[in-house]
Amino acid sequence: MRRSREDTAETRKKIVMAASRLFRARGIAAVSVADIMGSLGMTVGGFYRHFESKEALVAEAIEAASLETTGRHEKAAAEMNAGGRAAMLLERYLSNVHRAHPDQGCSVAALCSEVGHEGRATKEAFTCALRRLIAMVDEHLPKGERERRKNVLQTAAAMVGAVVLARATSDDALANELFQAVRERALGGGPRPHHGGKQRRGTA
Amino acid sequence: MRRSREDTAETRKKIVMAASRLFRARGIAAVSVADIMGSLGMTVGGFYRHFESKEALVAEAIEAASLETTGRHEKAAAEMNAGGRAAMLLERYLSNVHRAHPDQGCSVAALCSEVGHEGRATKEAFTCALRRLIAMVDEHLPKGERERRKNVLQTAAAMVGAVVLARATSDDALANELFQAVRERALGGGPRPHHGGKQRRGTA
DNA sequence: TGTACATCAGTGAACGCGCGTTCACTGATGTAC
DNA sequence: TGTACATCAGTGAACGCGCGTTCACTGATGTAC
Repeated sequence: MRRSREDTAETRKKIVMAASRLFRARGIAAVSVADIMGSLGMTVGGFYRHFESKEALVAEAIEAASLETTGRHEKAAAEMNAGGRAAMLLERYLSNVHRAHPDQGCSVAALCSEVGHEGRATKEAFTCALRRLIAMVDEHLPKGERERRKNVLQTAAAMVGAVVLARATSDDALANELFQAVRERALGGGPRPHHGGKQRRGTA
Repeated sequence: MRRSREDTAETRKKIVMAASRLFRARGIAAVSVADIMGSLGMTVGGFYRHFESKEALVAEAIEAASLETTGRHEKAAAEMNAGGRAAMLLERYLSNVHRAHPDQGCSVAALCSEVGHEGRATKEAFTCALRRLIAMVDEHLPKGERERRKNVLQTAAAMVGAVVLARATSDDALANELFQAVRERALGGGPRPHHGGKQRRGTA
């Protein structure tokens, strides 16, 4: 039976949230429209009153997940002094909690290799989420460095790579090693004695 | 009808090779047993003379892909002086050719986010491939550095991350920026003037 | 404000389709003598 | 070496199943008067 405009808008929002959670947990292809509607105690037919197709939902679900996680992090960062924000971002992103709970985590890390096989609309939504992740890394990494943009992009790639690899491997020790390596390299050297915030790094 | 032992072994090998190519191109779930057998001009029933299930094939296909790409790279590296090998590895891995042809590329980059949802056997095969990739990075990155293991792991994570993100995004410019950033950071700083192989890097 | 009715959110069965796997069958290969 | 037969690689149809999407239907909501 027909519902009020408020109910309709709320149902739509609920579908997007459920999809965003389920896609991150199990992947896009592995989650059916019936799974999503079922998780809300609804039947599958009603879905098409809100979305033209599953693909149309995917784009919205990616955006919702991206906004949710970025927003959650901004909120946590606002309660800290600027100096500790980079460390906090890395600690949260490169953690066993994030590894174990993709459904509540970064959509970029959750969906990256699957999106490569999806259509243009999905790739575009993913690209927005990726830009938002890069912007967040940019915002929190210490300022004023030479070649800053490159450092931000390399760190973002390493963060996503480490989480995805940690989730795909059965080797917990390797997963933790990856986390620690990316964390410490991004902050500039790890547990060695500090000397004024600048450290040498061996290279080629 | 029954085939000779040589034919049987060859068919089995062909199935693994075709699967390794198709899984990397389209993902594991998106490729059916019929697709694989069809690509060899065969019908689906024969598959089960060689493998117990699709999952059993997946593990072998990942291993075959990993050995193939690693072997191909070792061969190319053997024809170079040691000094240029790191640059070559990064140039080949972080390239538009690799981005555009996942079916012939790194199995780790092709399957990483999907393997997170697969069973133990698949994850174990993936972990072997990942260890092989890390060993390759280790072998070619310049020696003698402090915290070498961390640098190797961070570089491997960034390489995989950059390729996966480049494939998932619709933004070619961003993809190239990611490649360049990871390439130059891994080699120790990019186009700035060299001074003795060691350079300063700004940190927190 | 009250009433008559058009709208449409949600139901649940059905559509065609492709999936992984099984199976009876075929006939060349491998083996026992 | 020759022969009779058991083996088994590969075929192609069939199995049950779940997929995305459609559709006739229900009945509360929103609207026109």
